[in-house]
Amino acid sequence: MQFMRKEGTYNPASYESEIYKIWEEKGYFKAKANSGKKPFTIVMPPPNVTSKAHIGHALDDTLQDILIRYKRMRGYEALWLPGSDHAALATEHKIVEKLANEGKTKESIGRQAFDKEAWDWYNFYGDSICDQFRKMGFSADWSRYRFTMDESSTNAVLEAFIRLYNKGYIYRGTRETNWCVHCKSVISDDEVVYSDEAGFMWHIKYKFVDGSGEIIVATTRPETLYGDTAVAVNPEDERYKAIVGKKVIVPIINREIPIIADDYVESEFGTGMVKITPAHDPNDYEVGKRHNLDVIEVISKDGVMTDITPENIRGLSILEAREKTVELLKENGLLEKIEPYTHSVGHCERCKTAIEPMITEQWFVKMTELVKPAIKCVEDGTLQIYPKRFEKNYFHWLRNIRDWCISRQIWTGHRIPIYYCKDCKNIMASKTNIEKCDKCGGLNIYQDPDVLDTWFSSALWPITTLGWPEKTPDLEYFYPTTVLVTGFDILTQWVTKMVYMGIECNGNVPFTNCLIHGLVRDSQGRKMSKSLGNGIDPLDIIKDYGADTLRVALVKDMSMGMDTRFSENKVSDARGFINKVWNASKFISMHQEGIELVKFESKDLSSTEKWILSKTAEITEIICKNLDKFDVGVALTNIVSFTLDNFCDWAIELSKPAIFAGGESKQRMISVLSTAFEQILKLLHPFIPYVTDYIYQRLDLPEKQESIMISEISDFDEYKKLLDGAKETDELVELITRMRKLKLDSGKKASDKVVFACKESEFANAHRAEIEKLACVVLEVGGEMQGTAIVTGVGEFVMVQEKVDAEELKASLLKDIESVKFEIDRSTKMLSNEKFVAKAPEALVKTEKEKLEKNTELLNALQTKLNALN
RNA sequence: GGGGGUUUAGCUCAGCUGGGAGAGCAUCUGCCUUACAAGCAGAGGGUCAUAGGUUCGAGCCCUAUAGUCCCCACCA
Repeated sequence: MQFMRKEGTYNPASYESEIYKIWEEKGYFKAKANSGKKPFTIVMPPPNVTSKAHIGHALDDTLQDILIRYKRMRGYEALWLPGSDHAALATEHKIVEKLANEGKTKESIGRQAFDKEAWDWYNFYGDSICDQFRKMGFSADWSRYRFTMDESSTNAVLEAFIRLYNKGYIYRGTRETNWCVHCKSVISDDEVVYSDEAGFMWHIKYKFVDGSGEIIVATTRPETLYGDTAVAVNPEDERYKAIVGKKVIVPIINREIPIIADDYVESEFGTGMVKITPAHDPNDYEVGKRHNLDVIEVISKDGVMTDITPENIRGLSILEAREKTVELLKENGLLEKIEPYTHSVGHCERCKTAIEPMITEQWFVKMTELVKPAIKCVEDGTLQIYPKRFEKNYFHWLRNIRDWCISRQIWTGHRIPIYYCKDCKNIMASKTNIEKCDKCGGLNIYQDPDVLDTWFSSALWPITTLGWPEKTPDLEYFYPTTVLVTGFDILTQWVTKMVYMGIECNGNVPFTNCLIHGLVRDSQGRKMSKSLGNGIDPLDIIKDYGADTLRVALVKDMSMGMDTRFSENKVSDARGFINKVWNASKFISMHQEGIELVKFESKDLSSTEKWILSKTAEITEIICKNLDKFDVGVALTNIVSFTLDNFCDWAIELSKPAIFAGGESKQRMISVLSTAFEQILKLLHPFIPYVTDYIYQRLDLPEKQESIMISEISDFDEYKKLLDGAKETDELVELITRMRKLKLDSGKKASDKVVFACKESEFANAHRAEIEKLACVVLEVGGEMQGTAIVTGVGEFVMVQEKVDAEELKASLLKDIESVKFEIDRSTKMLSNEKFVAKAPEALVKTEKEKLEKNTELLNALQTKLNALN
């Protein structure tokens, strides 16, 4: 037990990895299906293998580890299922970048070699992330580790696709989609970033076919005019009602197009007339559909002008075509004017190329039926979202959802399991390679070259990781999982998808609770980003301070669903706290030397011992209540302030007289302290797993197991009934506090051994040693009561002064009287308000009456003393 | 344009079903008291964004206004 005194201060670097190795070797992280316990399951949101884990992962997964460790210690079969995500588009972009640095392209090495590159990438970053997570102390069941591209996930993805396809939920359609001419792929809406760009608004003249004049149409994209199939006005626009239905001529190509009326057009904007180019603008596409307009593609998927455009335009890039078109318009006198105009332009998130709206053939998931049960399960409480306000975002998203485009024109990811027959155009869905058409028997079969949106596999994550589509014991036992923990940024992106896919594929919600947290920001509240260089590598913090410190710094003061700031300040705070726990353990360990812990009976306990045990029982209930409702930040604050205030500042200090007295009183006090401290260590363990186990291993504790990790957090209920007997110590605490304050107020030093006198009483005799030690006073029981008084529930204590200054005494009495009068005034006012007495809860009125009574008594006592001085 | 946060001490934030405004940091004062100076004991500091309303009673509920942040839509 002397280890700690020798080791001195808290030094996490010396033992964290050692302890983790033991946990893992002993198999503490492994969960068993059908163990007879109640399951508690968390499926880890799989980090993308695009790069190493960052501080956001550290927060997300620390929250999960806290919940998992807590529930494991509360007797649940706790499964935390880890894994990682291939993040198709993002990873592909990184690999292409890497190849470019080596002077290669994906086309030059071919699809097979590219696959190998991809797998090397997955393995490298997958391993690094797991390594980081181990350093953070995460108790995930690594034996169940999964990857979205592994064999069984792939099987599940294809299975889900085919089921939805056969049900008619997956269809192929043409849509206006965001097209990146550089990546040559459809980009999902959320992968488009908009930025304001200075450009121009060109006002172009369109002449009426009948020669009755012209109209002016404003556009930022003159090069698309070759694809115009109408000009639209608002149906309510009085200026243009008369010309709706007339025909105008598209400049340069001289095509006749109609003027139509559509609500989409805002009369106030521009000239109130819009050229409609269904092939190259999503809104125009919708307008076109409503009015049965032709779709004329004038820009190709490579970003050049198509053969449909005039000879001198064809083959030009978009920007070249824009210039040339403007030139032609000028030449023909069809350009009314050019205005500078700033508007927002969409760019590909990965390569920053301006995106082109483009009609393409894509695969879609039909949403109308799928989302219904996903909305209902939150409405009826089958799935609870914490904090509740995020339900609003969830509903808003699902109620306004559009069909989900799931095909991507890249190589990284799950290839779409669709096969086409070149001969008879038959379309077949199959998990395995098809070589022969099942309709015409032809052998000209090819597979769809596209891969699935990475979210398709993420959407299935909770079921695939548990073995779906097989009815595995894991799936039967652990599904639905208990809680999903993730940031609000992907509530709509990901959580919603898992819910409707989970319900559709496996008949039930994927999780019954969803805990949403905010972002980790820097000390100034800024988002962490590469460009700002304010990102924090969790491993750096661990290296310098240990994983426990990192965990506390992240979670402490975090409030549900809110962003949290991370700073050096919080780190040193956290370290300070853990150091305190360390030192408390040192104190106990020191005094355990040569002592055998004993079983104690409540009738033998001192008031202070009852106080220590019952306060610990009280905080146990509070912490468990908060953790049960996933309020992790509050639970940590609970245990931290209890440890500091109640245990270290009071329990340990109050225990000293009994300990220093030696003998039986020491033995019993140490046993009580050890009992309470064991419980505190357990309550702390989910938050700071390493140091708690380290200390646990080295202390004598009444219910010691092989590791704190596998010990059980009991309710500590048997000690709750000691609360009554502990009230005396509450009084003691108050008395000591007031003595300290009085000393300082009267200009004494904290270390001055001031004499206090009091009347003979059981309380005074019982607590003399504690009072003298903690308040640093000499207590004269039965001494002469000459001086400034402290009036408390356990009697009057007077600070004895050699020379009593009557004026000073009076002043202090008057101050007390004033504050008591204020209280009396307040109570009187409330109680004389008839409406308050009539309407306020009875209990409240009663306590108010009691307060008034007590304060009136106190006022009388103070008045009497004051009168005696006069 | 649609939706949602948020505004409380110098800073970061708690504040439960409406019932005496809280913590941490920072600042100031005093202390090396046999677990801990990475510490201990104390103190000061608030028009709860603004304006109305509901209520016996509002930081909390309602309405409006302002600042600030996020999500979604995408501005011919």
